[in-house]
Amino acid sequence: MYELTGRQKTLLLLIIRDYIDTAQPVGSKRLVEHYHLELSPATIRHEMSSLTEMGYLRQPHTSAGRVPSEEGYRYFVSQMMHNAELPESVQHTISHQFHQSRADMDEWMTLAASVLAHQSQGVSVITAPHAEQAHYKHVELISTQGRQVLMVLVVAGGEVSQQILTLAEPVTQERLSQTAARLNGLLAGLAVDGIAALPTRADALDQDILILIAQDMRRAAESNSGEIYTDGLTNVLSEPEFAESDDARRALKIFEEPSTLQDLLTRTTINSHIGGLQVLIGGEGGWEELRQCSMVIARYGVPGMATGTLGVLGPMRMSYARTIPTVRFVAGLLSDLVNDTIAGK
Amino acid sequence: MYELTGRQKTLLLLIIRDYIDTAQPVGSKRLVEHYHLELSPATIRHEMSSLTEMGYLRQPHTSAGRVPSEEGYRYFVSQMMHNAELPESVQHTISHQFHQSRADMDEWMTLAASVLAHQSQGVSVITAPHAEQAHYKHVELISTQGRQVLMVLVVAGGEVSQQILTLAEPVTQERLSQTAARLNGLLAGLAVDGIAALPTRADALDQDILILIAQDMRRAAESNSGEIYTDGLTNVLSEPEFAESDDARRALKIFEEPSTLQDLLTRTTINSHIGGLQVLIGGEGGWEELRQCSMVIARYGVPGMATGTLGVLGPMRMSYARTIPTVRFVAGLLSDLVNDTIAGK
DNA sequence: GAATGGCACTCTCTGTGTGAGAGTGCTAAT
DNA sequence: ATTAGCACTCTCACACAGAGAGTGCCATTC
Repeated sequence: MYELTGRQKTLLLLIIRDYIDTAQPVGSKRLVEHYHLELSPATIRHEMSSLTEMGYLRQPHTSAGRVPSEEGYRYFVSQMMHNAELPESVQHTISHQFHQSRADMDEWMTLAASVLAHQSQGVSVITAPHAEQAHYKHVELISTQGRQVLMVLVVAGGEVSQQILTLAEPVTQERLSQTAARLNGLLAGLAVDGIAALPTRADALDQDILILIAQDMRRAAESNSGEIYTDGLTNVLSEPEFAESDDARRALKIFEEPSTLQDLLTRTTINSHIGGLQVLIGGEGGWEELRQCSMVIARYGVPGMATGTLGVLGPMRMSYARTIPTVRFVAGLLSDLVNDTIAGK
Repeated sequence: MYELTGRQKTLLLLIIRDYIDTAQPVGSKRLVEHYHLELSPATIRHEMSSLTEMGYLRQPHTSAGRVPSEEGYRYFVSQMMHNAELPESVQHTISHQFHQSRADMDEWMTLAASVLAHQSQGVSVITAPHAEQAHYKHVELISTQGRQVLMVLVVAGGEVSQQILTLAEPVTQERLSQTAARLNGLLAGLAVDGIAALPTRADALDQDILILIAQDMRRAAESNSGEIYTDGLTNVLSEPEFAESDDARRALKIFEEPSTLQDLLTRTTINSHIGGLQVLIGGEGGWEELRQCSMVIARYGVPGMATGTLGVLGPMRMSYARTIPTVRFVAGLLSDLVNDTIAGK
């Protein structure tokens, strides 16, 4: 990273801000007139030339204005990251929405995705909080009709999974309840491995359900995080840089494929800590399809208990000044919610 | 609807098929050469002129080929609707996928959306099956931590809703179980109105939960169908007619807004019966944003018990020959699954 | 030495004009 | 009823010129 003089710094920030606003390459004349600089265009040109040489700016062609390079955005972002806070009024609006909503993880996730997408005008993505090591909490077996049984499995951290089973023969609700009660006593607090290690149960039904529980917990653990919520998919389509090419389509394709998206999120956040914000510019991390895009990603939740990932995808030209504080704020909000849910404060 | 001669009919179908394939206006010469007609271009022109006058074809401009009009598509579709069946091999592949998946409504919906989107190369949408008149089935109260309680509510038809409650003061799991047991006895089989009409319970906890249950059931009934699943949102972006304008974006926007989509689906399917297929061409039904699009919609489920809607959105130029049989087949498949779930076969 | 004014140069964008190509509608002949 | 012929229309692709914006460099000024 090169050293920048104070003036170069100001200039670089101005250029990037202007470009983010207008999506037009910015030239020396425009810069002077628009921002009332006490300098002549020639001087600006000189500085811009230096900035280009250092790699912070690019020229689409010989005689256009300058456009920020990836490096330029990176510099810009590193300036924004620290102090940026969402305006209090916005914070309140968002908090209010959460407190008005139903106290339900699914509802929260949907809401958070919506808020992120709206605030940032980008595509939001959130994975539901997910316990690294799932511990058994509770099972319920509810007879629905004939041999069909609804199994509701709760693991520590509030994750709930449902499944409809078809038994070999009809079983009364009473017998189901007894089985559930026995298993709840037996399995309380155990992890998957602990459940698998248990000796075979005498009662056939108990044993069958036991196996299903273990399967379900293993499956949940393998899908390395919870369900995915997204919103604002169409936002990115209105950006001018995607109007022509089908880059946008390819980028959105990634967001349509849950497994790919999972992969993207886990791979990039594997080492990041809660509250730490990551900004991937220009598809850093080897995602060819996202070369024109940037992502702002954060982890949220309670370390060691239940964590998830949230992020916003936008064009490289996105408004970092709005997106970064929003992501940070929503991550904090969700962390609090997860914490409350776990701790039962 | 005008009477068409046999030749006009053949010609119209050929033109529409060709246009669906190529997205290019089709002219008389191309038609003759490509389909080895034993007629001269001039004759074809004559017939095309008639078809245009009758309103089945349009000319983008004076000297382009012909393009099907909405009326033309309608005619075409009315020809396809009856006999069209999905190839056996495809039917098997799809059935196989369903039988391999987990027996879980959520899983089925996701899978169905995926299958529809892939087969039709359009945007698929499915609403989860939803009971017209919800009847209480079962409630479970599970203490998670401190004052936080997870409430799982099951209504007839297999719909399940979860909710996290925060009580005024901590309550033991035992007391929760007793409350749940009492309510299960009291409310079994009741509809929302019946629950609301009950006298106030002596036990404060019982009463609180009772009110929450009624609220939840009412809310579920009001949102006039279940959760929405979609897939293939990006498919429509690759269609040439949407490459330039932002019509595609506006159409997709509708699909991003669950409430709008709900509205669209319920309004158009309100009078249709199970198995009945509806094809809306050119945004019939007053949806300005979908003027360039068509939808193939069907209801599925068990009438009077639990029904849902599924459909595919595509450009007006979509391959009806593939989409219509697919929608019909998947609707049948889902109806069977819903039926099995309810009947506990 | 930093800042500036002047100037030649480069590149895109826009409008215009032209010719090729495709398709049509009409009319007269078969 | 069908067809061949023909004039007409409209789009599309391409080339070309001029305007406009921006640059880089150099000589000059403070």
